[in-house]
Amino acid sequence: MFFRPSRIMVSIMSTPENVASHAAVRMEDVAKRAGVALGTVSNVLNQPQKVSQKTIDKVVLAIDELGFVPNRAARALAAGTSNTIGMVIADLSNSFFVDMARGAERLASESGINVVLANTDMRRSKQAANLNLFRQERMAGILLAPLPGADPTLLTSNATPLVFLNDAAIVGACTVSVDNEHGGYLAASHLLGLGRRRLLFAGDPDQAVPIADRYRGVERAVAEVAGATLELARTPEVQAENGRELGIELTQRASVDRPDGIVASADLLALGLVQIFGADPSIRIPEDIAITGYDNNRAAWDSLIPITTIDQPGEQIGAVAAELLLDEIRFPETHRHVHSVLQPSLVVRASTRRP
Amino acid sequence: MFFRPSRIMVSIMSTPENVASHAAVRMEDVAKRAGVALGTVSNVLNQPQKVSQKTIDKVVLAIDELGFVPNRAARALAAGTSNTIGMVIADLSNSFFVDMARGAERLASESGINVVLANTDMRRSKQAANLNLFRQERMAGILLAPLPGADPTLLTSNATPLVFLNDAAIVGACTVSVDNEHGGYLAASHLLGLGRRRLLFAGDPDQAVPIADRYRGVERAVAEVAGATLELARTPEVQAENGRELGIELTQRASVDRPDGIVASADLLALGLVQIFGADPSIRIPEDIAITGYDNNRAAWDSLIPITTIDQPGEQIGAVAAELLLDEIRFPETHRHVHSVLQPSLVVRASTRRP
DNA sequence: ATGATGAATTGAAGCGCTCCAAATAGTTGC
DNA sequence: GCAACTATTTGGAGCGCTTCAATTCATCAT
Repeated sequence: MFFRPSRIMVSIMSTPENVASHAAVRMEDVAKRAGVALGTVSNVLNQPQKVSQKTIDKVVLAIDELGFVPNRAARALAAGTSNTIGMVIADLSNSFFVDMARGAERLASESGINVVLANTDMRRSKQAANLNLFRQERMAGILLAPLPGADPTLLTSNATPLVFLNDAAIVGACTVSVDNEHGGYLAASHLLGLGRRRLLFAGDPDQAVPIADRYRGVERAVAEVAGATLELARTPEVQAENGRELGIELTQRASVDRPDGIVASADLLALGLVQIFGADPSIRIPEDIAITGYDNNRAAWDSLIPITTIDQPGEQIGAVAAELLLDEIRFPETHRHVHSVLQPSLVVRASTRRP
Repeated sequence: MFFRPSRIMVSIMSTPENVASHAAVRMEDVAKRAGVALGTVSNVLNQPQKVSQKTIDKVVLAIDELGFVPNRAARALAAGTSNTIGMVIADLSNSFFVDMARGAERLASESGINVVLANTDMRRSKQAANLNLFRQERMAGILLAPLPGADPTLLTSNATPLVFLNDAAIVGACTVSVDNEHGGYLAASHLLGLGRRRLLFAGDPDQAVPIADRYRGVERAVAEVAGATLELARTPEVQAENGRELGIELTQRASVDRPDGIVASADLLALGLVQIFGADPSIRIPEDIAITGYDNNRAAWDSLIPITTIDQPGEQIGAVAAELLLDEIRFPETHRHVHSVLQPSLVVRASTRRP
């Protein structure tokens, strides 16, 4: 009943392993084998500088012979602390978050700290469960890339050090986020610098805080240039499909009423626009309409006309967050919470400027 | 020196938390507070059916008042086993693997088991390190989506139950993989069923075992249909760029020499082809050339002409693997290793058949 | 009431490791 | 050769929790 084979399945049975279960090799066994005290084995593993080379060799040999694998549960219990940190990620399907994980991992490993991940999968209940799990595991610290609009109270009140990624709206903890307003400003300034004056922003600022921030940046850039205008085209979502719908709408306008520069609030949205305009011989990209995306997705790369975009420094976010967390772990008394805001950068491709 | 702020950073200092560090709430404290014995608290947590409702209430109240968080390290040590399983993933940037993680998680959570992830990031050394970490943590079991061509010896020899995902070439452990040969067969049969007779396979079978398998499936399908021919176009990689290069090459052929059906060994490759053919008014998709991809990536969805593709059952792989692992964990003596092979499925879109 | 029976609770023995005071071995200077 | 140190090694006391035999409580038939 429990083991229900999947519908279609070729099964080849093999005999169960009859290896002697070495489930029971403990440090004590190693000590005995090496002819030293238990504490010495522990020292070889954790403070080798306190042990003579001769003894180290004996112990290492015994460890190999016995296939000893230290028990971290016991270690964590005795030492009162683990050397792995847990990272709770809102959505692993989003490469932005995976980049953060990579950055955090890289930095942590420089200090010999491991990082394990838990996927929230966009579900609030899983976020809480994962957070709990890591706290119960007595992880040295937690990195949290929260769901948008998550309850800060629930998350902050605890003894385990915790830093927030991609969310600046938390007090009482370190946060690392990226300046979306500046990203919008960068994209718009780029278009304006190319001589575009009739800009259009695609996306709904009321739909998400980051998009609202981007929109504000665009507004600011436009306000700085005399004669520049800005139109807002709200889209229900930011998928390629929405971009195509908007694109079709724009192709039906008289060309003088069309924008000559579009800031899309996401790469997929930009992709949809490029697909439609690219298929219309009367519209040239970037001569007639220049388009920028946002996020530096694969989609932007893989478009027939590669899309200019705003790159979010995911790895850097992860690394800075790990750095802050390690500081809090190591120096709990002197640690001060920091709100770090990183800057996105413009990646110019063919959708705004001919190569 | 340690805390090196990133180049650009706005910092807002806040006072360190002066919350009473409740780092020290133990089960014993809860017991005292509730006026019961230590063991009773443990029972409330693990065997509530053995405890009277009145006592449960008292204990739960005390837990809340004290903010007690059970220590899993101690639990794992005392119980000799954890209830979380570790999953080591070759490449989290690949959504196929993320799907597997999601499937494993879903199934495990049905049994109250947690899943934590570690990203190998395509590096062999990290794969070994992560595996070690999980074994040291005494995870209940390990799910491994290994790097291609990984050393089976290193991986198998251990006491912790371990099942391999997306890799059938391992003996002495359960494996769950997908039938690439059948996938290739499906794609080719689809095209042949649409009346196509001059097929072309895009991709290099010598580059990876799965691609070779897919190619064999295509060959088999072609062999079954009289008059059908198959051409092999080797591409150095399977990116959109390679698809475009091949596409350009094909547009330069006389139309009678062109294939009327293309099986691309990956979606991005198909995307590149569709981009080129779509921009050439003399070639209609799918009338002149029908194209299939492989993997069911976002890229296939988001293409201007959505691409027919082969969907790999990532979630199912994860779920079946978790199921096998749980069986091995629960019934170590009766467990038999199983090699489960799942079937991919065809997803028809506009690149082969007009909607 | 009384003993019997089962349910609820208790309390202590570990789980495997780290940490540290104490004991021992090894060195150096005179 | 001996005191004075320093470098190693030792062994035992926990870390916080699960387990389980033993004990106490509650019920019920007699």
